[in-house]
Amino acid sequence: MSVALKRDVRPTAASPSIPCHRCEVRNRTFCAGAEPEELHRLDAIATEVSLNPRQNVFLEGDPADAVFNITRGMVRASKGMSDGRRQITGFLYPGDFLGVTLHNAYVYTAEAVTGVTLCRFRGPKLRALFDDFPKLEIHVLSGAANELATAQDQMLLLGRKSAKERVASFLLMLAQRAERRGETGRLLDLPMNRLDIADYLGLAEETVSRVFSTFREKRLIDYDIRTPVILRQPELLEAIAESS
Amino acid sequence: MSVALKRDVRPTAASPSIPCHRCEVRNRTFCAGAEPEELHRLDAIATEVSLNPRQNVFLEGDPADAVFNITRGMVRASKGMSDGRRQITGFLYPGDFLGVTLHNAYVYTAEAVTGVTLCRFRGPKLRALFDDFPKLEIHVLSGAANELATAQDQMLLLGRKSAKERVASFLLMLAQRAERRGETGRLLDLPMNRLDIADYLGLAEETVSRVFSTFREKRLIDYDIRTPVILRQPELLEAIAESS
DNA sequence: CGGCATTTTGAAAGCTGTCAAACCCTGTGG
DNA sequence: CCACAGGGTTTGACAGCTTTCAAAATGCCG
Repeated sequence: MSVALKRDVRPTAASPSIPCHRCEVRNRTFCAGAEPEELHRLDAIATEVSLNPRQNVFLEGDPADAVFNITRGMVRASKGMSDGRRQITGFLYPGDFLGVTLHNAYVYTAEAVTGVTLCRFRGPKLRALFDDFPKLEIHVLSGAANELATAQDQMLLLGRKSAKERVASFLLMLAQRAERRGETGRLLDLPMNRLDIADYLGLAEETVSRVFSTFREKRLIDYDIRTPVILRQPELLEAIAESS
Repeated sequence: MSVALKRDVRPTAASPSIPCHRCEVRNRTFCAGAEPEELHRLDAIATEVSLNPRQNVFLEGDPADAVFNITRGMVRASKGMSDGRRQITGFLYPGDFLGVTLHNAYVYTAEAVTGVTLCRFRGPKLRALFDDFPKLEIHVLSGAANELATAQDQMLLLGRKSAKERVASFLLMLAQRAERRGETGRLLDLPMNRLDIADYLGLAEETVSRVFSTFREKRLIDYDIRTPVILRQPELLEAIAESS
């Protein structure tokens, strides 16, 4: 953000770990920079939730009575149309918040892609905590501001990029995220299936599959079904994505 | 938002007006619910800026040293690609914030569509004010959370809707906004040109024009070039948009 | 009354979607 | 151990919607 708003929303993995008993995610998200009293209060209102793949955290339209923070696994956020068309608006990782909305109902559906564990914070208690510690609310809302920037990138992708550009951008974005998590960035695990990727990129499943095949033929990437994708020539992928 | 986060981000036009000398927009945005001392401080750091159509507020990549609040006119936010392709991520109205980012540089370009006046708040001073009055920062960030919900709707539009559905959704969205501003909602002023609409909807200029023509032929809307658009049959437009 | 930008309309090409079928992998049961 | 069922992925053929290229029409302004 501008100088005016800069904060550390995602401290590095190396930042000192602060104990937070019910919430596995210690040195990030809520706990980052929290004072002992805040931590104690946070701890007291957190509930751990575990979900299997394909279970949903909440559905679009459900009463929004809690905020979640991911501690393990991947969640997909999506919006649907009455005739079944679906747009995945984001894949969410540990540290990300779910269900932060200014409405009384959730505005998107959240489903587990992999096995997932979450910290649940119930609305009224969280509201009370926010009122006592405004910095916590600022922290959560800063996450929304971050997501907004990501969403704007995605709008450019969905509105203006070709299928090849979309897939290249997608792979590079995942690589970037992996690197920020301290992983290599050239070996990508894709927990989501082709249909999920298609619904994220605004393409048909078959189109995604075709682009993957083309990229493999060109030696840009390498993979077997259900194995991690290897980025062989990220530079060329960048050239194809040619974004921003 | 969830119960946890509910706040009045956009008070109705009827809410009591609070004096705010340099900022024309009195009873909304920053000033909404502000305490006298907060108002005084806000007033002290605000600078009024006026722009003509097509002038830019800031460009993608510029150092992000200020946050803006629109007091008059319409601003378009956009992201561009190196080859000239452009995606407009939003049309912004009085009360909306510009330049709220967690980065050191603006992540999108903001340009005046009509004549525009803005309140400018310089980074460091605003940061100091935010530290003294966290509620103000929460207020600004809540705006980002709101924009995020809008952005997710737009992702569904860009990724999954046909040209006709996009234009219908667009007209209805403008109508909704107009109603929230207290206007009729059946008579739409479109200050932006066809190319802007196309770049917002992820379509070609010609496609937008064709869909407008089709809608007019079907008596769904009525207009002459450069005159307000009249929604003759909003219900049918809804059926075409059939969104969410 | 021109000159210019914007909008509209037309015709053709192209990319992506749709429909179908084959293929692959996994897990289950004989 | 092998056959089979089922979900996910890949490939092929074709249709369709939107884009592109081009030109005419309209409106604005000096």
